[in-house]
Amino acid sequence: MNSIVTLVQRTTAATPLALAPLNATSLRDQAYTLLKNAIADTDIYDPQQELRLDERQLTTALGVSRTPIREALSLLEQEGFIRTVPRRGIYIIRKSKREMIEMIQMWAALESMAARLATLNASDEEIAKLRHLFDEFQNSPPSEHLCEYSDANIAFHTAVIALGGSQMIMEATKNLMLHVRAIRRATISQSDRAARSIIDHLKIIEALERRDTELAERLTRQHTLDLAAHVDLHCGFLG
Amino acid sequence: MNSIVTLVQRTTAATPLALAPLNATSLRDQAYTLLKNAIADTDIYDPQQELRLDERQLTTALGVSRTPIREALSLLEQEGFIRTVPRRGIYIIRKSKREMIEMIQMWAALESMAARLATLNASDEEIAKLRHLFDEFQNSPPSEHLCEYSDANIAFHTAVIALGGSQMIMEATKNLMLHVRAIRRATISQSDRAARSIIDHLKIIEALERRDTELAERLTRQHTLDLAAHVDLHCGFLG
DNA sequence: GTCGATATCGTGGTATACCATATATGAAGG
DNA sequence: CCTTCATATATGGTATACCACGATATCGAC
Repeated sequence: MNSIVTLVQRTTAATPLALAPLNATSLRDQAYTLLKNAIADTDIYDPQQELRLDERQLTTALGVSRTPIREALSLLEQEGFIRTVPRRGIYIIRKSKREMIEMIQMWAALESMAARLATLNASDEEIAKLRHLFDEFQNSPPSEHLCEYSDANIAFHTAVIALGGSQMIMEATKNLMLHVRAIRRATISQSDRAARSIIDHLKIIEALERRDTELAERLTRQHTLDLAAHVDLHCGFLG
Repeated sequence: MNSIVTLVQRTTAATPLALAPLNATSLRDQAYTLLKNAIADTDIYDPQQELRLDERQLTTALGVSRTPIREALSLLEQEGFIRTVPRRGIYIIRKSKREMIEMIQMWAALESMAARLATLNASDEEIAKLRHLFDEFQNSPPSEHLCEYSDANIAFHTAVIALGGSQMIMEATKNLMLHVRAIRRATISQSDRAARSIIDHLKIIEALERRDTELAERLTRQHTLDLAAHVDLHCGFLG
């Protein structure tokens, strides 16, 4: 848990100069954001990782009272990131394989709907921007820079969802993203997946450009369901 | 707001007899459930309806302190049921037409995925149960008992989602259901919609029985997207 | 009578003290 | 040395007091 506590440097430290304010967010929201980011940046599937949180400890680390911390933790609990066990402690949740697969399936449902909506509502310019995300991979295979590719991969999916124009879907997908990203490190390592992934993405872009609603939807769904199947087969380390 | 406060009778009133306990839920959770149900049962689109809540008032109504109330309200806020405006008050949110449509689209995405999963994983027995939901409407047209039909309608969609077997999708859909149910009264009134709805449902059941994955998914999606289109055209009263 | 400054109040935000209880700890007895 | 029971402790849950700040009302001046 040190990794989380230490990430949490300062919050209320007086803003250096004027204009800095607009700091109108409540301590609860600040704590929420901070904790969420900290959890997202923690490799919770590392068996060594300590997953227990401590209200009082967070209190001193953030320099605020228990109240905003507790409210922030309540939100995180509802979002499925942590679980509080009365008189035992608060624990970051490791998702089981089943839960991870369900999240990916849900993702597939939402992103394919976004793709459908994109073919109906997005502008040509917006769709065209999708191609630029892969410009840097035109000449060299993605296996040479997996890390960058992984970021571009996430950016692509996020962009497709944004094209759909549904705030609701974007919001719902954000949290799924955080959860799924936690096992990204493990799943991307197979470089052949990255190569096939790019092909899929290009096909999706083509379908969007041609305004082929059904095809775009189907390709998007299948692409993500493939990930679910892959996780099912190759991620035995998940509970 | 009286309608909400008055709904809220008692919580900690001593359980009548023994065995009643297992009341292990925290006051926060009790308040959360109570408030959520109260909001769900309130016709928030009635222009007359008072939408403002008051922490202190809820405090006295529920007989608990502000702390669990506030934590419950935080959760409801994150779920999009209320919005707290500092120094102004806490308000139940009326969804705009756009938001309502987005929620229905999201519903369509999730339920169609559930239908897909159902064709792959559900047992024949489970699928067969779907037909029983409409037994009572075999002989008389649904227009004669719209209220019962409305319940059966919701039961059908809930059942399809359950057949998918994804806890995650079921959870996510619960809240969507509550939001969408709020305008149900207005949309069901067109009796022809109810009649067409039943036909759609029967087709969906057939597709599920035949394990036609693509068809079940497509019919389910289209059926719900039709509702979205209907709301878009006929629910001008939404913001 | 109208506009503006000031005081009061209502409201959500925060800090803190207190409580209940499961778990841990250790002493006593066998 | 093991078992058992009593006490201590840690931890999440709850109640409450206080605070900051905006809104509104009231009063005064022009």
